[in-house]
Amino acid sequence: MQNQSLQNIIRKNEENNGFIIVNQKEFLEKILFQYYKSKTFASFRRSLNSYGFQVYQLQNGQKLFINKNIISINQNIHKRNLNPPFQNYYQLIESEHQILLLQLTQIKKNQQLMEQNIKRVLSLQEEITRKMKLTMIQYIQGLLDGFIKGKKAEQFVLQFCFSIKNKQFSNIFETIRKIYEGQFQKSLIITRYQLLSII
Amino acid sequence: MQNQSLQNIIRKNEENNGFIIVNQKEFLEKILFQYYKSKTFASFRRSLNSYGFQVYQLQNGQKLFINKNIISINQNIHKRNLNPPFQNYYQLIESEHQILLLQLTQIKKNQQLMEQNIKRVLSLQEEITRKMKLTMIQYIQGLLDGFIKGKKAEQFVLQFCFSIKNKQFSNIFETIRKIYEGQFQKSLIITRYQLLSII
DNA sequence: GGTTCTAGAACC
DNA sequence: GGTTCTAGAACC
Repeated sequence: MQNQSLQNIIRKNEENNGFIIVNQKEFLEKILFQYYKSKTFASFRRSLNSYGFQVYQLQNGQKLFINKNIISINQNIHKRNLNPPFQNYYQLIESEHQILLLQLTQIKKNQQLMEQNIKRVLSLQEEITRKMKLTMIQYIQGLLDGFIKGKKAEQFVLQFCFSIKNKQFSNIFETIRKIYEGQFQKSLIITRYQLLSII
Repeated sequence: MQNQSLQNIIRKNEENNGFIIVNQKEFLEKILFQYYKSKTFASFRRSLNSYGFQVYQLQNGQKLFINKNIISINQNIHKRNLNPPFQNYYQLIESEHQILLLQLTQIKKNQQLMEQNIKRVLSLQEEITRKMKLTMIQYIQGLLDGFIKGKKAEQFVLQFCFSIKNKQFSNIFETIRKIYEGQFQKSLIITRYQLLSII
């Protein structure tokens, strides 16, 4: 390219980051044939392309090769890092996709198991609530039958009822509150039937 | 291709599903230039390629174009369906990826909600357990203080304890079982302290 | 549907 | 790292 006699075949562009092939026919015969093994322009172009050169057709039919990544055509130009083969990339994406899908499936299964467990816990809690109600009924029955007696026993029933703190029982609490307003026996019978009705 | 005078430039192959360019230079000058707009062999090859032709180099340097999808070179040959552009495919994968990510995000949210619910259930259950223990202590205290009396009351304690069905209480059940083996007052005191120690 | 540049893939 | 075929993409 330094050779002045070749200036009408090939010469640098003004930006000094490429070159113009002035006479492609002569270039093929006199330069490509002598300096490269390549016989075809396509092969020459593929090589330049793999070093980062782009080809532009000038209006006079001449071809301009420019490498936008270099500052000077005289510097060492390295072959561009090729993209990983498409198939590999595709398989990578595909396998990532598969991993995501597997994870999703696993998570969905886990969620189903968790929901089942929550349902079990809820039904257990319902069972416990039911049994506590039964216990309360039995206790009230004990008061009615007279084998549980005295002011302390009444206080205990009240405490017991409030300790359960269940919205479902609020009307029963209200009834039991009346125990301290004198209607002890009557209130107990009402409470017992209320409890039986909501079990 | 029917023209006999062109047989030394281009001719059909024996299988009749392609053709051989015998003299590429003459082919370019005499045929490509006259019948096609194309000036370059590359363009001609690209066109043939998009119709399904593959190129083979013969040992004598001649080029053999074969279309393995056709039976005869004389039939109508249709342009191959192009693959959907890579970018479209990439975007498809990307959007599927986005859908997966959205699903993951949704599932994570669901799991957080579920965990919150489980924590709520657990704390409720702890509360219930604590209150049941307190109730049991009060009941036992009642037995000790004498305001709860008789065989029925004892039976009730046992029933109450078993109705709770909690592994944590199993040693307490065992203690209470002893109530029916004569050591009534002593067992009740032990049970009360056991209950207090695990609250 | 042809043209051209570009880059992947396989081969050497 | 060059060579060659192939096909994507953009443009006409």
